[in-house]
Amino acid sequence: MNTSNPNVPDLFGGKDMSDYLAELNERQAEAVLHADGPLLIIAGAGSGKTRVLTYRIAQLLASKKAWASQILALTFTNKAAREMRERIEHIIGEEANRLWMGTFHSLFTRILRMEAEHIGFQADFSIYDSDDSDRVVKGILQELGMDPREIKPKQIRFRISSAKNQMIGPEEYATKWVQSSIDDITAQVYKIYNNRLKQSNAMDFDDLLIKPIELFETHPEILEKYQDRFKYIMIDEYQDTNRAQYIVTKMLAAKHENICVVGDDAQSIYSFRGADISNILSFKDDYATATQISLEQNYRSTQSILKCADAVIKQNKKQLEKTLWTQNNKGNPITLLDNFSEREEAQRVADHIRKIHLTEGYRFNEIAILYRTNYQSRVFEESLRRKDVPYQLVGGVSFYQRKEVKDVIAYLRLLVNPNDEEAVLRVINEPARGIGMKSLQTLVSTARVKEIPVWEVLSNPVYVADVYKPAQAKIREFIELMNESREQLPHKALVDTTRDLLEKTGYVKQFVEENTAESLGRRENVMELLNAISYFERSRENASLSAFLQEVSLVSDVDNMEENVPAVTLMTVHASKGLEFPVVFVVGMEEELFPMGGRNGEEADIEEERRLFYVAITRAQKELYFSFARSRYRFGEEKPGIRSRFLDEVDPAVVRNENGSTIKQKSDTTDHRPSGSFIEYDYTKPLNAGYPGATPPPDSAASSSPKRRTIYTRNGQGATNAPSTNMGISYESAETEHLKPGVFVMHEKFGAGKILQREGQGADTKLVVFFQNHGQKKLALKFAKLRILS
DNA sequence: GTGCTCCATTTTTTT
DNA sequence: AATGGAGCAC
Repeated sequence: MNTSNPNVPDLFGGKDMSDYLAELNERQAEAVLHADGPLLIIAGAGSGKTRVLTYRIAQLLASKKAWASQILALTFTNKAAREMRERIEHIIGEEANRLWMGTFHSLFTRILRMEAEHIGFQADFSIYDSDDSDRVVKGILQELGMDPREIKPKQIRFRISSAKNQMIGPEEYATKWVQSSIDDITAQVYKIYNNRLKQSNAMDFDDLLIKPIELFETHPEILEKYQDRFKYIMIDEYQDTNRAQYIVTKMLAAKHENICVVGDDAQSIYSFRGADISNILSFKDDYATATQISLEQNYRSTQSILKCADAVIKQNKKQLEKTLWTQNNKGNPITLLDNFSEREEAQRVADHIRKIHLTEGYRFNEIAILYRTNYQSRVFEESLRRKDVPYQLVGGVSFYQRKEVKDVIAYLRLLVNPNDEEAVLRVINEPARGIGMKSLQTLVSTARVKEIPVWEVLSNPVYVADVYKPAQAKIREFIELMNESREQLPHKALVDTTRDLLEKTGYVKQFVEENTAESLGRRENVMELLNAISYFERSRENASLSAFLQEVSLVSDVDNMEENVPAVTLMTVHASKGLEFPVVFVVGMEEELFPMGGRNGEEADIEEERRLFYVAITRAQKELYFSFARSRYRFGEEKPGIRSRFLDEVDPAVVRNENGSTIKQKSDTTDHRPSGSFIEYDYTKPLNAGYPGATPPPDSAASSSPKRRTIYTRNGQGATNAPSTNMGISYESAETEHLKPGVFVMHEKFGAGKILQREGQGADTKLVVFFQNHGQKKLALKFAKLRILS
């Protein structure tokens, strides 16, 4: 234990900070110990930046430079924040809970709720997701007499969002940015859209970043309060911040200038949502005194993987100079799978997963399949299911985007915030209760004329009297029901209020009556939502409905990814940012898919796609596979697939075909074996010699494996939690079931052998194995890395 | 005002 | 292939 460093004060419980520093390399330690003044950390993939951030915060706390509540740490996902907080808690204890650590969106929502009144909002404002925004835009277009089929609400919303991201308000947009008719429409809609959101006491995702700036600009004393509070600011994934994020953090840091940003320009992959790479490139211009530290030692991947990644990213012109290096092993070559169709691709990947699981002992949760677009997951789900490989899908159509779930959420939003117009319009006739379009139109236009919220119009008998008689009573009932539920809110459990409301509205009943597979599925989802509410209530101190709604609107897909479920992870490359897996399959390596958007083929776009590919490659620790299909269904139509240009950019020295041959690249004229050719396994060779490729004959592995219970989880759908524990047990045993007397195995050190005996249970299971060259050995199942030679 | 049928659109990537 | 919307018939 080194206590000689005067910069490193003692910590609680014997283990002090220097023990942690000893785990760091020089550059990392420098970053950790740099407390005051602006700091730019360029952190290459797998260079241990999370560790640096964690220790840096721990160090700030240990050296009493700041209280936990004075540190603002902005992460890219809630999951990242959660994990970092846990690690810090492990080092310095419960104090970690007082850190301001989370995503931009969640932390600034917190501030906005506290300060809402200063910018003309109420604390319980609703948060509109993109879907809500689309519907608002659509409504506005219709009110302006435009046809939403001709002018796509999504397109207008996208433009508004881009404007917001660049901090262009509706007035400025109208005066300076109108060049075409679509701009003109956008300008009109933008203005109304903003007013409508305000009237609805609602903010969209962009507002959550912009409104704080507005708040700070108009209320310098409030800005000062937060400047004083946040003595130290840290921002992770800085290469993916947008203009608003850049400005708001700059404002907050202006006083102390203790701002530390961490990022990697090579991993900037979110420009489509306004991320501006120049934020990180020009950090040193903003802070003249900034220190820059580059972390270039990679601890994650094998040399082969790193070499491949390096060859790819070198093709980009725009990038900061840096060279990643590693002390890790060379590792196995990367395997390229060449497939006839997407179905074959999925099957082959599933086969390979089974193979490495059985023969090399990789557990399923050490394996990930990464793709460019969510829709690609489908075929993989099918193939994995068919082969009894458990998987976990991250992202896709998320649970909270399902219509029935959104409906119920809208009911709840309406309880918290009656002015939430989007919620009113969504549920007032859901299920159908005889309040039709026409009545609604009348009432909504009254609301517009009087400039009051729709809810007020609906609550006012004078206005309601204007509409179709039978609808009047229905409207009254609806309003009363909602008011009653709202009054219940403080007195009853949230689940009970919700269940009650669903019962009275007959929302669930409609699904039961319909009684189709689909409607029952919807009912299930609603029940699952009730579970989520109940769980939220039980796990929080002050679980308000408002807090629940906030949480569900700000969760990201990766946030509720399960780490300890023994299941293969399926997700987009975007979602995989910041994660790592021993084994990675990057699939769908085809033109128009990865890279995508070859239509205009702008070099900037291609460079971003390339960075995305770089991110995909650098997720892998030990084994990496690429695959592509020569034909693929798109919009229900079979289209030829052309091998991705990116496969011509990888270093051919580290990539092999399945049969071990060198891959063919564009400039390369040598023939390669046709896809789908099988070669025999040769397990007598040591692990790294050659590359035993090829898919085993379809049924050899599959039919001999015992039938096991498989649980498939779709992320966020709730089924993940309950069964996972059972799953763990059933899988561990299933996996080791193969290791029984009579089976031939291969041991890393002792070579080939035969199992003679199996003793003990569970974690203590031991195997007696006879090795040809080393005789009889007794091995703990847990530690012996045995491959089966069957 | 509701419900059914046909058709059009969808697939980037996400807080 | 699947979903959701618009248009039409009741």
